[in-house]
Amino acid sequence: MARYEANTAEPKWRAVWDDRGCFKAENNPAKPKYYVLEMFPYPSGRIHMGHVRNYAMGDVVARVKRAQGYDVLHPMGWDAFGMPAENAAMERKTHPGTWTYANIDAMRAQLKLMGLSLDWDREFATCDPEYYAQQQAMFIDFLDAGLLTRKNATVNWDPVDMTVLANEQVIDGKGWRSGAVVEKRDLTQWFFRITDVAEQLLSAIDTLDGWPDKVRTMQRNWIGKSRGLQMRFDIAENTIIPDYKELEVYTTRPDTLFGMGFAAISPDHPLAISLDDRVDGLAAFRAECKAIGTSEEALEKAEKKGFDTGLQVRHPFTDELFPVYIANFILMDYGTGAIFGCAAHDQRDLDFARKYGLKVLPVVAPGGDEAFSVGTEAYTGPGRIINSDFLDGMEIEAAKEFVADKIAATGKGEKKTNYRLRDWGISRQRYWGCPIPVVHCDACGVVPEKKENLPVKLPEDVSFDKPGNPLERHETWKTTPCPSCGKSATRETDTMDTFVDSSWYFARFTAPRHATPTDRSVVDRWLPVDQYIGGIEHAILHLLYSRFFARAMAKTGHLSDASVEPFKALFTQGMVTHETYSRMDQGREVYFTPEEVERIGEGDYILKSDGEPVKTGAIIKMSKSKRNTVDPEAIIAGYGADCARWFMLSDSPPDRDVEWTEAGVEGAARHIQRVWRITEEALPRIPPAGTAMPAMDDAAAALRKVTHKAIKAATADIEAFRFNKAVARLYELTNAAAGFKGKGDGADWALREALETLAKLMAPMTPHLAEECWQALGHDTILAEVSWPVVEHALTIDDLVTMPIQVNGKRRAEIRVAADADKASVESITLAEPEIIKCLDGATPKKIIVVPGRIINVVV
RNA sequence: GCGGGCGUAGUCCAACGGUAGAGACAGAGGACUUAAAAUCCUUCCAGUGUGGGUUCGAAUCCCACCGCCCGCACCA
Repeated sequence: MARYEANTAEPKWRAVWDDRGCFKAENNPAKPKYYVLEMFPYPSGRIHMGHVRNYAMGDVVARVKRAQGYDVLHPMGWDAFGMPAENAAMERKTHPGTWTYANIDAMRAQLKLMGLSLDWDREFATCDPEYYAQQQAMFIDFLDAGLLTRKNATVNWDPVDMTVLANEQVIDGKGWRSGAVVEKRDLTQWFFRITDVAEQLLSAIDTLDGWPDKVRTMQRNWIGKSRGLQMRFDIAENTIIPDYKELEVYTTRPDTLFGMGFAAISPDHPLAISLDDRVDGLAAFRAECKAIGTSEEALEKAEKKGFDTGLQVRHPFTDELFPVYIANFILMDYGTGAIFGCAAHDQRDLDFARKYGLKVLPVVAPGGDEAFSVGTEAYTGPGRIINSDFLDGMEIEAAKEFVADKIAATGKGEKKTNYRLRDWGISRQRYWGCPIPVVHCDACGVVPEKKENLPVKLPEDVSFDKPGNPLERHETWKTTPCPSCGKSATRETDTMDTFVDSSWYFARFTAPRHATPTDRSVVDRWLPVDQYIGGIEHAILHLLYSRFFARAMAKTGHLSDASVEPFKALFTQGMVTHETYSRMDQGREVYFTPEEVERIGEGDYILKSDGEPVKTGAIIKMSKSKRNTVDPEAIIAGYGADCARWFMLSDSPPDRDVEWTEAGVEGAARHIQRVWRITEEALPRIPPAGTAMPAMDDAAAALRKVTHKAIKAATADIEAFRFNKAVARLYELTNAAAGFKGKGDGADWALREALETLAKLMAPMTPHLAEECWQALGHDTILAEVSWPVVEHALTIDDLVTMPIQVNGKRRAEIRVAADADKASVESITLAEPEIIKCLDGATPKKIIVVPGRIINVVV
């Protein structure tokens, strides 16, 4: 009996699939289309277990859909621009492109080992000039369509690396690479006008019923819509300074206007800036706010601090005067950067008012109780208005409307909807990104490059020996004729945020070599992506940007309006975790890789090199720093790709974290051998492939039932992304086939059916093994081209069922009855049951509940 | 602070409001073997985080609390 040798079988079948072009999207209108996509990887150089899990899941979906008769598009590419390539270039004195393409080659080879059913013909990298040329063309279209704007923005500036940093790259106020204290700088940047479609992006979330609620909620919160009143307070005459007669604030609680205790403005508010020279100590206070502004710890401590400007504002209804503070908790980039403070009904305002001895007047009370007062906790619950003149007794919502209308009538304000979402700044002072295709001309201003001159290619002759953007010091590249007047002008040296690259790649896959960004004759058929799979970490930015991009592409004619939601269904998979091994060494935690340690007993490990014990630690996401990673290539070499795929899909539900364990992999490997062994052992007895079904005895019929129940259940589980349960069904079918004792009529036929079904059902998960079994079973077809098994529904329904009988909810007996027995006959059988007669002890049941096929409950 | 998720056997996990166990891992015993590995057979173990409520019936629904995890976070 030969073992199943993954190392020889796997390459063999991959070559067969390749030769036959099994996984090329046909673009065949006679078949329904199905577009399944996994988030494309960044070419870091090696695939990790997270990739294996992600792509194993996508491949299951792709293979099942293909077997079900869909025309499947399942492509792969590379999210290839970004900072790591530049960092590598600096460290290794090479070109970012050299490093990136070498990584792509390495990772492609690794991915191919997995046996994924990908259409490799469509592969591209976002750093291919062919790709970014189309992105530049779209940039120009977006510019023409008013989807882009250029404006000043405050950015995080690393003075050592001389570049803008994303917020995530600022750690405790310092640059993540240089460690330099990050400065705020005002730069002119390009922005996608995503806020213009904030409302559309928000309201369409309701239509995304194939998305996880969690992600939908996160996107709603990120867009952060709020309705309120934008209003202007008069500044008291004696405190007026030039240019500021009014203070404009934004509030979502106009109903609390009579509870006002003060006004406050952001340290970055223009009024605050203009007061710098007029008020002693103000400039120092503003500087202090700025200094703590970036540190996360400081934000968490969140001590309210304020500075009295000496200005006062007049209440629009009572004429009472209130002080204007500069307060460190007011953000300049939300609303107007100014508020009126109502201490009793906002915790921050209350903290502030208590600290500076400002007025605290409750104006909303539960039930309208006039005696209601507020201590150290602001009241934000429901109630009626008190202490508020003409609003007294009103409900909150009515009072909001009333005040807003009244203020609007005086011309001192208007209702306004605000969003937390900001325009998407895409300018990066980096080399390894898509050049922004515009030219700065002294005479003509900012001019887009002519489309026939695209792509604006990145120059090859650059060096990274100096900090900053090499494009900026590349004079021959920078200097170019103005597309408008032809005079010498300067190229924009900023490149685009890499999130731009990943915001439309899914569309490009439908026609990856087309001369325009999309080919409408095919993109309209393939989009939206039917199933998108990736990590939850992209729940907000990538997915929101892609939704924006699809709308922008529709507006500029690159997509149909039907594709503005590019991802019909989304699945976010959990992480791959592993135990950690460490030891304290000179007061420092030193971590060891799983290969460096050896298990010597229940949960006990020693370091192989010195035989001394190590501490086993938390089970956490695989990471380089904790050294708890397992290399997929090594696993594939040792156990085979099918084993890695199978294990990644078993046990844990796909959206939860899965722990990689040696024991688990070995269990998976055992199962693969077992499937092979029972298939091979059955070969001498089973009839040839395609033999007509003979008569069945009971044992054979029972096996057929197991087989068809497995088809039904596994198919449903896979379609619902319950891969762990689908795996359990296949174990069940395997156990039934392995333990099959039937020898009589139809037994051999039923066994063949079970084994063929097992191969077909396992094919999406362990495709190589399945092909090997299929071939051994005497088929000359390729399983990847064979259709999905069909359920005989009659076989999934049992004639007789076991029903438990409860008396007052406690299980007392069980009976076997026909599955379709009517309630009356079930009741009479129940009452005739000796155990039940004993339980009832002569009492008459009040009620008998019969749930057909399920349970009987006798209530006394 | 706000929002969301999860607590079931030693472990990972199943269970349309209806017999708590599908499946796997680990453990124990046995068969085969000179022995081991592999394989096969058998088998142990929980009443569902805690406390209430709804119901004929709750792991499941509701409320409160505890624990763990993940987002967002001074958004007026």
